[in-house]
Amino acid sequence: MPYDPSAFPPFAVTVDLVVLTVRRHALCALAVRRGEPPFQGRWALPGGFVRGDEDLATAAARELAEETGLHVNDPACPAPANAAHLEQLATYGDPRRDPRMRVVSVAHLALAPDLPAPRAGGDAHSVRWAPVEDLLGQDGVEAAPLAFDHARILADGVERARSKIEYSSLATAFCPQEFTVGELRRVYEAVWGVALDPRNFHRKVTGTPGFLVPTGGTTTRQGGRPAQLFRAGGATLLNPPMLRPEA
Amino acid sequence: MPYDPSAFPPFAVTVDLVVLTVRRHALCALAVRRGEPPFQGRWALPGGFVRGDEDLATAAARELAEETGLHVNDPACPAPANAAHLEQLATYGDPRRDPRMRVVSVAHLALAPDLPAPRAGGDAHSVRWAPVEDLLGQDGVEAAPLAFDHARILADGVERARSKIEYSSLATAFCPQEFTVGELRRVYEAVWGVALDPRNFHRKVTGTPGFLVPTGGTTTRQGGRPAQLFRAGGATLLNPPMLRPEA
DNA sequence: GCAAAAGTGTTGCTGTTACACCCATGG
DNA sequence: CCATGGGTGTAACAGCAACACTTTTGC
Repeated sequence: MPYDPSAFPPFAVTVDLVVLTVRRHALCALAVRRGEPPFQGRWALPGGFVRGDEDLATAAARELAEETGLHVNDPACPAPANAAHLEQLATYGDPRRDPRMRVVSVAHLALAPDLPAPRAGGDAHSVRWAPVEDLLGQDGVEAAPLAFDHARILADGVERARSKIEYSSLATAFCPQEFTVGELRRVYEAVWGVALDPRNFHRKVTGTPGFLVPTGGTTTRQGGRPAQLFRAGGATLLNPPMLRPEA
Repeated sequence: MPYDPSAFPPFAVTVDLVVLTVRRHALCALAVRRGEPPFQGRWALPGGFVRGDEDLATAAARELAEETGLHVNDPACPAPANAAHLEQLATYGDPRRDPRMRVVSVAHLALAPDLPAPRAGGDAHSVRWAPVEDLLGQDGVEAAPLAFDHARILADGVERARSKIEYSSLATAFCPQEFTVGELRRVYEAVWGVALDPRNFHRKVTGTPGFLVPTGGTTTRQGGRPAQLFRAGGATLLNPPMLRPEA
């Protein structure tokens, strides 16, 4: 008797967002401060209710735009300006995850370039980019815990990003439209928390067909010899993958 | 204003199951025939409502046990008898995916050995193991379409299984407690739909520490020279991964 | 010139592929 | 004896790690 839509327990469905970016060599996540109970004053992931006529991905994209001004990168029309990658992460539905009622949250993962994002509707006191180390605690150092089960959700999102840049070109979602090989390498280093050999990295990414396409321009914004500028190529899968140095 | 639990649209939350096994060299999925509208008479994935006090994983395990008699393999106490692997797959929430009302379905993926499973509560007419090719259609050949968006869910589950056996030891979830290298190889061949070199496969899996542990026994059930029997080792990640021959 | 970052060449190692070849059983 | 599947050895090759070395800018 799998379906009987007339009798079912009452559920609220929300989307929560793990929005990641790389700022000053550190992987950062978007956090909002809760203004009301429960967990009043604690940091939480941005999110909100799914509307009655709205798809899950649509709801996530709407929340992302409301919080950051970013819109979702459509592979069809490539990267106009503030474009972010958005994908579903996982769903969290423990009966006691919200003390008020039964809330099932469909978490999404967004990867964004480091823009001084005009956060529409959010004031500086209640929204911030925080290093994930600060939000999750690191090496046994406790952090001010996130509201609800958001620490778990954030950890899952970070783990997904870490593993996905191994075998896909997703790391370019952290970069502006045009970027250098060195900038892309610093993204990998920040997300993985390791140092990579610049020479081998350069060979690897430029030698993978479809990963990077040169724009012809150069820049010297990092100092040193001018570097070629690249745009993300059409390829989404990296084969063979980028190898993460062992932990 | 992310949370206001007093006012939210009414949602039903269900779990749907992609239960995969390997039978007669073919990747098969569990399908149930719908006895009532909508999609009456069509095949669908097993599933049902999440109860008010139940976690999502608990609901999925309950549905799995009800449909197949399988219980979930706990890594702590290894594989007693009818053990299956179970993990969350993705969540599907298009507002029009169920014509009756708003239903959000948290799909789960289960991998089971080929047991003549005693399907408690299901009669033979309404439950079957069907080759995924038959359920999804193949090479342009149309199949009787599955109910709701279950074709999409099944395709996502199959794709997850195909990619996950590359870099994890999950393929052993398709095997009985004790199995030979040849049987494990035939699992890979069925899931990927390719032929693998038996010699190189043998070297690869026996040379990966923690993947397989010999039980000491041998069997001749496949004919030919007796083969060693193995049990799944503790290792869950395969490094370097098993390489899938290019499509 | 010097520091800094970009980029190229080369060597040795790891792991895979594609085979030839031998082993142990059933019929 | 032969067919069948199990298992080992080996040579050619791809890709990566490590590191020496050159290039082009700013100061």
